[in-house]
Amino acid sequence: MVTLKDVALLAGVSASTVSYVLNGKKRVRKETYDRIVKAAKELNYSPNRAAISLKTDQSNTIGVMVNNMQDLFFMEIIRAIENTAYEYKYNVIFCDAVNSEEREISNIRNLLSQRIDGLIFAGTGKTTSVHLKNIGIPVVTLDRSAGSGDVSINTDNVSGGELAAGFLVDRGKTPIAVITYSTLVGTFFDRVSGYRKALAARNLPCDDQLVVEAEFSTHDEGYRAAMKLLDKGVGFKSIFCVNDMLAVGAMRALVERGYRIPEDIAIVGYDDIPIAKLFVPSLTTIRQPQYDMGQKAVEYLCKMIRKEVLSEEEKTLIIEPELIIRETV
Amino acid sequence: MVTLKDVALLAGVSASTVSYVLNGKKRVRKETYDRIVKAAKELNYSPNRAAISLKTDQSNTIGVMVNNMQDLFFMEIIRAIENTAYEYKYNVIFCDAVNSEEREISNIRNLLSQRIDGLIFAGTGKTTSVHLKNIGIPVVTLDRSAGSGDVSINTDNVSGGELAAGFLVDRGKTPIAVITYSTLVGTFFDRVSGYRKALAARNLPCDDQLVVEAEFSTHDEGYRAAMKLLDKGVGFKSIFCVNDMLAVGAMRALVERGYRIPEDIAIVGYDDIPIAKLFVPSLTTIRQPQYDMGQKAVEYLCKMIRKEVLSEEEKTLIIEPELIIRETV
DNA sequence: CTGAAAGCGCTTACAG
DNA sequence: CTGAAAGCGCTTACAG
Repeated sequence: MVTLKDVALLAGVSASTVSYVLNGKKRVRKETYDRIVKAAKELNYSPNRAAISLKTDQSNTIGVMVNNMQDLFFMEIIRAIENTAYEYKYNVIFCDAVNSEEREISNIRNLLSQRIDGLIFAGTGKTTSVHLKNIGIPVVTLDRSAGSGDVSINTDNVSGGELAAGFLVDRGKTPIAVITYSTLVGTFFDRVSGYRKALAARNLPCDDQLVVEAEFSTHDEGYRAAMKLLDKGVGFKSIFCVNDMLAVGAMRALVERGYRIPEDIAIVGYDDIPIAKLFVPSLTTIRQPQYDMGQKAVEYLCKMIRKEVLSEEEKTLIIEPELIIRETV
Repeated sequence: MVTLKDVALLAGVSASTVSYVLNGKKRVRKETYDRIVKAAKELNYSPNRAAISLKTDQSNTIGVMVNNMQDLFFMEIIRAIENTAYEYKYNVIFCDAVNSEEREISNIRNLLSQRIDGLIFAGTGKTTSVHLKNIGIPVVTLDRSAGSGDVSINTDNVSGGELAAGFLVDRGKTPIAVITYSTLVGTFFDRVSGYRKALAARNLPCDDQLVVEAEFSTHDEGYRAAMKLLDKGVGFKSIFCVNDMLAVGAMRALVERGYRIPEDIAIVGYDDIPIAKLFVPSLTTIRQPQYDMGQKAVEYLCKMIRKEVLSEEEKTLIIEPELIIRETV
């Protein structure tokens, strides 16, 4: 590999001068400048990031921890982060927790060994926050409640749940069943709370029989959960799914069992993943602006890395969720 | 940050000994061993990968270049790569070319600066192969034809195209329209060739009016292309889409225009992305085993990095595509 | 069984 | 305007 020294040799100057020139940190004589740039180009010089990282103690890399890449919500977040990081000239290392805290912790350890400059966390969200404490680098938490002091980006999950359930009630789609992912995760706990709150506000009963918990936020699990709900033989006119992946799986299950959507059973999801509008019928859902959220996460993280201060509002950004009415209700 | 030296100091030995012990490269007295391990744990020592990388000239990182993260085909590949690399204890840096050669080249330059140990390439596939030449590291090409000497993993795209078109003909769904992504990319050129071949073999005419090219392989573009096809007013009974993202977009367009699938217009896609089976009607398609392909790519790349030799079959792996019959035909 | 020392490729304070 | 030198945190051949 071509090194600074090689370039220096060819240009007839010292390595320090080459470094100064290539980094634009000092002015040199025009003639010297040209010689150096020409030499670098001729040799196709590419600086060794490991050396820079070692010397400057900055890796120019951010880590991203996501709970489950199969979930298109995270996929869209990943895409946003990748794009935004490119603009900010940061590299990013993605890790998939695959719903396992053990794997998540092992990944965090590795990321730290890489000396990432900061972390965007949207992982399992169960007890991992402990491991995020005193990590020594900036952390932005996404779609997960943060440990105290951490910066976080979320929609208001309680009011999102209310919005969904309220809408269903208003359309006469009661009783409402719920398919949720683990309520050990605050995000989903809050959405279900919102649902209960909406029912309570309307003096409607809340039947726990109607709430089923999926193991994982995939369409397979949504499918399975819907089948379970159907098999229970309890009557319901709609299902609120705490995320769209579960919803699209549930839709498929309903269709296979011969139910018409929304006539027999209506569905509301949460997230508004990119394919939600493609389905037939297209999915009514509570929108989380995924691309924006991913973009903001990178933006905030970079600010933190540069030791800029965030406003109080930025520190715990809460986005108002939006009901997107489509064809499943 | 805690360094080797800190651990050595606490354990009362030299830095070299700590390094030997932690890497398991030399046997030391049991007592010394225990002291070192205990000290490392106590200080929560995490080796600085940049230093290791600089010293050993190995980054333990592989790069992945993908044409378009919005395409669920690539997303599934990414997921497979992330998972497999985790097993192999490699880090991975993903780059999205976003359909732009310029961005792709800039990304490759950056990856090289990171001193990645190898590259999995599934990028734009237009002229970039030139930039992949003499890159100095192992490259595995995925779903793209490789430059000579490179290792590649593909399905047989010509026979995949034949399979799709042949099936449609056999079901009496002629004339067959085609929505393709740029045929400058060999992958798609081959699929369309297969389609033509299938028609020719059956003495059927091939109307170029029926072939439209999308700008990008997204559902939006598939939607647009289908609308264009419909607006042309030429009659056709089915559409072969060269990938599933285009297909699901096209389906939505047909539904909005009031066509029934498959009664009025049948559809065959290509890839079998994870959501293909979820749609209503579920998508008939030519399967590329994405997860396997991603897994194999990592496996082969690791072999190459370790300088193991690949068999001739592995060097240019061609997977037989499989027709998955579902509900859109 | 253990350690001293060189060196990987950079950056940067300091000197001239 | 330019360069010599130290040092980032590791690994590893060599010596004892």
